[in-house]
Amino acid sequence: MTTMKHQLVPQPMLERAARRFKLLGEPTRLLLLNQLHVHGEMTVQELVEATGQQQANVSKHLGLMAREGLVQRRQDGLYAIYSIADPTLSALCMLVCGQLQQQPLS
Amino acid sequence: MTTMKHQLVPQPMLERAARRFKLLGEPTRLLLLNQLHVHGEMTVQELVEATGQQQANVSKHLGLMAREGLVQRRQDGLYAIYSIADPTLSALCMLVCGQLQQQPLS
DNA sequence: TTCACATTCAACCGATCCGTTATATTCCAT
DNA sequence: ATGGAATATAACGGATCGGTTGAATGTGAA
Repeated sequence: MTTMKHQLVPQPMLERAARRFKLLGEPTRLLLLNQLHVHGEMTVQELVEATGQQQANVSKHLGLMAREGLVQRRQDGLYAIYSIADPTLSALCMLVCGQLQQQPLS
Repeated sequence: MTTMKHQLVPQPMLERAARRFKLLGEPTRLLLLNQLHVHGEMTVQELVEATGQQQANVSKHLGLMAREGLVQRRQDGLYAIYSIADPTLSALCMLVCGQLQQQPLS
């Protein structure tokens, strides 16, 4: 019986996986995702008010995350309405937070 | 019955969670973790040979990940032996890779 | 002690990235 | 068509980061 351990991330996906992780590695983006997760759908303005960030900055982060498929964008008249597109996001954050809690502070 | 959605990442943990995600957001570090996951324990030299990276670079990345509790370091005579310290890492990568596969290429 | 080897540390460079400011675009109401 | 509001885009400055190079530290053998 072979006990070969499978790879963590198969080579062809290394780049993409890193991009996805890096996308989550920004406090501001995590803040935006937090709001979207709690409220479901939000306009850019609502996210601006909820996070205290500048409109251009919020727009830029949302654009980035949308292009990477992490959030999705829907147009309603004058407004752009964003929501989370990655159904695994919640599980990811729970794993990370759980692990961080039972770990001597870094 | 209240249907309040819990936060993705509680405020006090935002910074740390982002740091953890960012740590995983580098192809080279993912490569190192890949090797550690497959082989269990490895010296710096073995990781250098396995990844083709410069020794100083490997050492720097390992030091970073060790300080953040992602890998652990054990000294054996002349050698520094590293291994993965985060038991959730495998699940994290499986989630991300699985999600990336069923997603129109970004 | 002296030497060789494994690893870490420090300094540097180029690239990337975040946040801001200012300008463009798009859509609706009048 | 004109004006105003929501959003996106472009350009910029400062900070961070990854990789390299060279020196320093530490460990074991002779």
